[in-house]
Amino acid sequence: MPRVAMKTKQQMVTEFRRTEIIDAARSIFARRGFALATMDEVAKEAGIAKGTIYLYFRSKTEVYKAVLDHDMSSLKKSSLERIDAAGTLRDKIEAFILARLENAEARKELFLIMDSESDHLALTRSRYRDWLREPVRYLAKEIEAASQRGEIRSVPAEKVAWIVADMTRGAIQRRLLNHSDYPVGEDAEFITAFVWAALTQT
Amino acid sequence: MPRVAMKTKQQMVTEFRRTEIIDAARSIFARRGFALATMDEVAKEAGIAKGTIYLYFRSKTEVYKAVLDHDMSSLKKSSLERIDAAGTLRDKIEAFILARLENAEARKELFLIMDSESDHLALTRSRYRDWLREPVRYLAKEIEAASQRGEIRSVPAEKVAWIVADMTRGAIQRRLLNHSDYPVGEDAEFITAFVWAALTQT
Amino acid sequence: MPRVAMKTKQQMVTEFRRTEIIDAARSIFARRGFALATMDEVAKEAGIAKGTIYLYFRSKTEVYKAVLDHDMSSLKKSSLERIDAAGTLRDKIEAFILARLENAEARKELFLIMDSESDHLALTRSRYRDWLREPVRYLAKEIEAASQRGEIRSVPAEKVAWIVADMTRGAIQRRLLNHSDYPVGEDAEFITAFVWAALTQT
Amino acid sequence: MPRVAMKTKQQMVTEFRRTEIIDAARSIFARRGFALATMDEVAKEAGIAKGTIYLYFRSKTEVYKAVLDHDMSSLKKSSLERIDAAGTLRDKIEAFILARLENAEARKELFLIMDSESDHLALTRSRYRDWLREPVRYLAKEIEAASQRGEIRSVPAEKVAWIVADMTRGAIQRRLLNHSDYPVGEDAEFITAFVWAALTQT
DNA sequence: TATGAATGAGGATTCATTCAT
DNA sequence: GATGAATGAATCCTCATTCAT
Repeated sequence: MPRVAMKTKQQMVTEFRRTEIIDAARSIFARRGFALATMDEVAKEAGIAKGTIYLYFRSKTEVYKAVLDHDMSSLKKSSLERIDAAGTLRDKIEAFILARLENAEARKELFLIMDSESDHLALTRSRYRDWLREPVRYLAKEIEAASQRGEIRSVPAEKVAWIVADMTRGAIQRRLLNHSDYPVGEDAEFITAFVWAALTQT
Repeated sequence: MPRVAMKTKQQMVTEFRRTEIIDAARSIFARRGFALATMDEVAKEAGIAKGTIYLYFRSKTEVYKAVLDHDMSSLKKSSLERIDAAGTLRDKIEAFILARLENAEARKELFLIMDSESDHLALTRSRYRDWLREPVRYLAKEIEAASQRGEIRSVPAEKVAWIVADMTRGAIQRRLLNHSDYPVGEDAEFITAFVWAALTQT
Repeated sequence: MPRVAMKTKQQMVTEFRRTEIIDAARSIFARRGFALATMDEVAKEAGIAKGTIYLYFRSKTEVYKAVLDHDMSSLKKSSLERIDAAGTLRDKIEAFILARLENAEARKELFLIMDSESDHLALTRSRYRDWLREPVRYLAKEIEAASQRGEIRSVPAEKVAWIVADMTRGAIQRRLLNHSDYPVGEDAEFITAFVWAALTQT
Repeated sequence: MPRVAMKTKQQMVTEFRRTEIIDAARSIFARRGFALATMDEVAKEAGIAKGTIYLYFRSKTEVYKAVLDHDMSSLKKSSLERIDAAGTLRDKIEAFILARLENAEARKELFLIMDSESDHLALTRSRYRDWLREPVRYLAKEIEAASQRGEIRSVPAEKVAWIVADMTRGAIQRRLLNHSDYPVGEDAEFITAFVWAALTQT
């Protein structure tokens, strides 16, 4: 019997509670920031007692980390999958951008957190970068490969990949800030075209 | 004697103290974030008593605003001047990027703050954007003009200007995060070249 | 079973804690006055932690109000009952005086507070007068009635009732100030006789 | 040359400053209470610098005492003089009452202080009583004398004198509280008549 | 003498964490 | 496990007092 995939009922319940708390915490942290968010608020939002949180997390900071890791993990996964699924480099670039834009739309709250937090800036920033690094490097590899194949001009692939990430981030921020509601596809298409132009310039 | 330019000794001292406090506060806020920074720390850093801060600022938040405004004001000024001083559009773009990169190098602390802060996220973000908006728009005008003159292809100038700002911001962050110490000119040149390639693509 | 009279254990505990805090606060406020009393002192006197007070009262001022209202409420009640229980007007007057004198003896602390407080003077004074007004008016009605019945000469009843209250207050103060320990009945009898002489003067 | 009456210019100036400060302090203490009044406010009201106050008074409490003593001293003096000047006992009683009522009208501020102050309750109360005691005893002596002469019935003179003081105090308080502006003579006459009735009751 | 900038002790209030039920 | 009452450390801000000018 595969031990790995098995979960006791106990573990199921535990995981469920953790997810409930993470969801509540994300919402509160996004609204008030780490320092101003209170455990009382998180507990209320989760519909449980304050003490219960401490049965599942050691501290407020642990909850915070869990929120970041939980969300970044799925973002990373979807980014990699979508890049992989796309055929051409141009499509892969657009896929990377779209994955992040759509994710940001779906989880505005998370992005409000990620962009922020100074107290826990070092923490946030480093975790954020850690999770982002892999998709960026994956995209960089594809850029490098296309460069080798002569589809685009020769460029420092990783630098370019980070640039794409930077532009995407800016677009996300402006969308959040201006409460924009036009399709994310427009932003993705614009960035992709811009990058593509730079990459194929002769 | 020009009355306007005159400052009483009193005003000089006051301004000096305010600057001292702002410098100390910038350092502490960057290190600990707004919420975790304490007035005691700021006072200690400034080498004065806690109560003295309150002779010059109404509250912790006022000190924070003063730090942002003080620094952003000079950044904005230098950005506009350097864009203006540059001759060609390519140089203007590079000037804009360099102004921000060099400023960030000189004031790493400020940038640690600006990128952050969730509690005061709304405050920080809006002030930051307010100050940034003007240089970006100024650059956008130059892009638009060059586009009209046929020096570059037709592009949505403001979007492009924001993209340049986004890439610069990313470069600054990576420099801070990786403790990079190669010349800022390299980053500026790379971004400029990338953008220029996109703008002159045929 | 009468639902109204039922109290959950929860409510019982809460009420008990509130009373504990009110008792401690009365003692501290009387000793040091509102402004100089500290929450630390109150907590220590109540044998609980400072933070606990804030579970039961929103602020120092709320605690203060609670002390006044709690005590004045019972004083008012006993005053009205005793006036009512007495048969003749002379006895009613004496009952009113006695009620207040005895209450003051039993709660010297409260009277030290009530006589005082300037910061919160407006608050104290108005609450004090509010609670006192009703018994005084009740006594005034009895005086008016006796006047109508010809038992006493015609007088402005409410003015006289307030005078009785003033004399009682003075007596209470002198008792507290001089640490007098002769029976309150003597003071009550003297004031009653004095007033009665004035009311029945021919 | 009478040494006693001589004052150097120095002493004149000092006394003048002290009076200025006392006047300012009375106003502030009455408005805000001892604890909430700040030395800054007093200094501003007096039109001098904060530090200057400390050249004339050792501490905030000393200023407070000076206000009480200054005012009570003159009240005491005028009370004694007016009782003395009146011819009959009835007039002397009325004179005592009027002196206090008129003084209270003229110095509402002082009375707001005197009635109050818990922090410094012991202080206020004892000083107040000290100053009041002498006029009361002076009145008591006149009552005693009239009693001996058979003008009034036999009464414990000092108790009665205190009762008169109590009634007067109550009247003053109600005047302040209700912002009454009818002539003080009415209150004085009513109290006097009431007392007189009690004293001449057969 | 007069000033008012500087000081720092002091206090109300909040909230992460604990623990008895 | 779940609860939430209790705790007390931590922090912003005020203001009496001092002292250099």
